[in-house]
Amino acid sequence: MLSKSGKYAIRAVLYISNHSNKNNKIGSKEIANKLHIPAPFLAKILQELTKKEIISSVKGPHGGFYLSQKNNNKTLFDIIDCIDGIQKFENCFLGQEECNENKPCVIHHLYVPFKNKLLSKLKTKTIVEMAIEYSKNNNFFDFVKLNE
Amino acid sequence: MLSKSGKYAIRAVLYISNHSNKNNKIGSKEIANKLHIPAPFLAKILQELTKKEIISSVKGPHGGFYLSQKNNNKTLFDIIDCIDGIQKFENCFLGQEECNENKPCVIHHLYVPFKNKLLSKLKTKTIVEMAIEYSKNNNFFDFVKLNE
DNA sequence: CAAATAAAAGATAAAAAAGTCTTTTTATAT
DNA sequence: ATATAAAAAGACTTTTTTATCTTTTATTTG
Repeated sequence: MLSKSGKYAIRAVLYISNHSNKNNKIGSKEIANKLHIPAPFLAKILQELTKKEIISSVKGPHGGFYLSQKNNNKTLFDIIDCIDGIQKFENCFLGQEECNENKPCVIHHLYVPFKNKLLSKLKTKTIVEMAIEYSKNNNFFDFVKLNE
Repeated sequence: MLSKSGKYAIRAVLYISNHSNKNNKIGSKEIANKLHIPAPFLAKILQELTKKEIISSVKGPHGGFYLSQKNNNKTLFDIIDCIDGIQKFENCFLGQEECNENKPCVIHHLYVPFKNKLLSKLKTKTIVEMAIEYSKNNNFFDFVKLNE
């Protein structure tokens, strides 16, 4: 469903949210190491996210990535749209050229409700909310949340 | 979610079910033309499906593809597993390394119920059933259903 | 200001997926 | 039997995705 790039992006943004802040930025290499993502590949992805202002970055010594307050209110949807494009969810699951209420494919009535719930979740779930939820579920003992 | 190959496979099998039978086989080129699929690429896919006995074929003049009674009782799941492999549905939707009831990703509780319903549908939906359903929904005026 | 550091940019490479072409095999009809 | 038609097999090409490497630019700190 999502590409590797898209999945890497989500995990990286989560990591940034939970492990850095404006006064304590984190480098792409460190994120890549911790998340087992090829470092130069992740760097490219973070570049894209920065360009679309979903995350923030600063060059030079003690530079790195962090999330501004504005970034924190971006949604999962924004990340996915930036890296994968959101169009992919609109195509028929089974690849039929026409697929709608009148001419539904065999799993149309399963897929569409899921897709709608999914999209509405992606659009409302902000990065902070997601990061908090994630850190709870994953018992980050090293959890730091000091953005701005 | 599904690859192009997987989607082509499903559409082609449907087409075979609705447009051929043991005494009236259909060629890969004709299927490709009707479904707007690159012909040699589809030929490869049909070859795979034949090898795994999901569809049947006969070489030579008036040869082509058709579905035996046994083929007709294969499921959507069989087609997808043959071409795409079914493992892909088991991975976390957001790509988190660990994702389960104890450590769910943000959309785990949306995705898992969908996945379960999907897999059970794919496993129970036979090719004939699907073909009949499809031909109803799509008002095939040229619908012929004479298998065996 | 100079040195160091880290992201940005861009060029290149490898792998996978999608698509094409050619030759071989086999069943059928004449 | 032979010619023919169609799938099977396999080699090859293109495109997309994933991954790597090098150079440039910006920022911070001494």
